[in-house]
Amino acid sequence: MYPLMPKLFIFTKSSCGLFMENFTAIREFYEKNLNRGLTCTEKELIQKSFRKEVFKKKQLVFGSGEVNTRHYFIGKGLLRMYVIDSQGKEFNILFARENQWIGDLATPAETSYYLGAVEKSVVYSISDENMNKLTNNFASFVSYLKRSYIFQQKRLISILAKTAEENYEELVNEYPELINRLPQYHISSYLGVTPVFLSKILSKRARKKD
Amino acid sequence: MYPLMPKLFIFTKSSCGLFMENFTAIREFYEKNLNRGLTCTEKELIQKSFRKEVFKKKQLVFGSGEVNTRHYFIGKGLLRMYVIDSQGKEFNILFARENQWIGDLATPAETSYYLGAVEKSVVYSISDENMNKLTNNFASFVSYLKRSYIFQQKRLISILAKTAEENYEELVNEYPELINRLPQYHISSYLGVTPVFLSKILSKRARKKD
DNA sequence: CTTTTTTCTTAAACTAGTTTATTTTTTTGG
DNA sequence: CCAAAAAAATAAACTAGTTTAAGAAAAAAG
Repeated sequence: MYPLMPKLFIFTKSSCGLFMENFTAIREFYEKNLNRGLTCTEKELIQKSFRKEVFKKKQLVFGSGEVNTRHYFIGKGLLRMYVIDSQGKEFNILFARENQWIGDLATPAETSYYLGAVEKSVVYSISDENMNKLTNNFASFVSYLKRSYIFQQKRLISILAKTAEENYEELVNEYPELINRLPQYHISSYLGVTPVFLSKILSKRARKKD
Repeated sequence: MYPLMPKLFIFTKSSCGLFMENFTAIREFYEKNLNRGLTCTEKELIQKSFRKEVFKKKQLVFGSGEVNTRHYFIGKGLLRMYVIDSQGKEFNILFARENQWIGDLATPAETSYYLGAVEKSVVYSISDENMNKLTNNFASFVSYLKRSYIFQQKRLISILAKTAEENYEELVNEYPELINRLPQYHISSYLGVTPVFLSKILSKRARKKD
């Protein structure tokens, strides 16, 4: 006797009259967030959009430089999102485990993150395009939130991975006019250092420019 | 001759046949994000929901402990969101200026943030309830994004304001099982310190427990 | 169950950033 | 324009965290 389907997939008859892969966890995530049951159309969309994938321990899901990375809903296991700085040092930005999402919200832009499995993991992945279809109605505020999140994450990475001096240079380059609008002690607090140390950085900087 | 309206407000006749305060910047924000013009209903909703407020330099908009803080769209000026640690030290979490939003996305829960004006600022504020009405269709993914954002922000605050030792204790208390599932070098990278220093922290911790 | 590889610990010399205190410069309000 | 207050600079002694390197312990693989 031949198996009709690969063992990996468990098929159940849905109330919508279609056979579907066992995406229970994902359906529950959406139902919980929407605070209502899903329509047949929505269930179908989930079925069509998600792809089940298995990653073994230490396996890379995606790496810096890739475009169009996917979003991952974790069925089982533990993943980490991290960056690697110029000296090859890794900094973990986020861990995610069962029933949590992970991925680069900035996709489909070129990602600067690495996503890797800490343990052997079973995930359900979806393209950003399909993710948007599933949340099509929510476009306006979502895009604002995404930008806020991405901004905050970049800031966290800077604090983790860079010296105060580097972070100051970055701030000057990206937001030159903010420097003049903010008293120095607000900037130092933003950089996570004391006003005294920022002053040191600045006098060093001034000396360099001669 | 008496002025009919306080100088502060500029009223214009809208295409919807109602007089409204000059919320141009906000309308433009929504139109840009929605990528379409606003309906009369939406314009009316904006008119009803937003409140114009002026804060002078260094004035506090809201403080830690308040519930039901509002969201602020900045017409003119510069605000900062910050926390104050147990030693009274301030840490800036976010700056926002013209045409940007700022506020505690965790509202209406009790906030742990302070929001203050760096410069004299003109803002348009909206309650979280009305904010949700305006983005009612976007509820599902929004709530996920909000949680992600709040999580990330807490993490940033911890890194800025606390020592690695304190951050480790926090991690143990909040996510005890993660500690066993993660190799120590991933934890150290998450905390922003070297594996060597985490090991030091742990041996000190072990000695203490005797 | 033994070998190999990975992870953790310890030590010692070093650097980034802090603390406290004093002085100088800049900004603000009358 | 002047006095007072706020912000920035400087110095010096200190602490949190890094680096490099070597050995010990634990985990994975045959």
